[in-house]
Amino acid sequence: MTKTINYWLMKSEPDAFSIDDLAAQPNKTDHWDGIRNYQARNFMRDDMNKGDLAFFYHSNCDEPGIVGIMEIVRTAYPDHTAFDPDSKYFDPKSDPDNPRWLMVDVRYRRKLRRPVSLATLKADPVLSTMRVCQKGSRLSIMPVSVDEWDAVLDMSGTGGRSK
DNA sequence: GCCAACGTTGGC
DNA sequence: GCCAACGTTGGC
Repeated sequence: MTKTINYWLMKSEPDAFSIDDLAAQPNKTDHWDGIRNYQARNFMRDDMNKGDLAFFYHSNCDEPGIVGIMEIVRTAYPDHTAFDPDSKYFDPKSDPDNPRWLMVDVRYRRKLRRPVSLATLKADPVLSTMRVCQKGSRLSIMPVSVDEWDAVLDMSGTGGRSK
């Protein structure tokens, strides 16, 4: 019996860290640091497993949308940037002995042949229910259903299914 | 750059 | 525990 994997959408501002930046990392792998929202953290802590797949979403840019796919390669562990006073993610209330914030490691898989913009998602009757389409949605990590995952891939021109 | 939506903080 | 003030997110 195959293990069920979960699907995710993770936002990043391309000016700060784009999908190309991830692909340029050694082993195409990096840690996903700087999550400072409890709900997003809890998703990582409770539901994110090694082998899960995630959409890389570019936010706060000319054309926000889903641009590629990455894989979760390490489950949640303490986000060290919270302990670094020089980091913009520094949080004096995160105790190294009881870390408040977590991160995961992600590995670049591929870019979508055609990015699926937020406008495109919103225009689709199935995908417009995605959390990322909701007005005022600020969650930077959110679950994606299998149906949503496949529908996005269909729109991306890739044609392939998720499995 | 604007601003609506939202989460967090802290006084009470 | 309420809620106003504040800071941040992120589309536009």
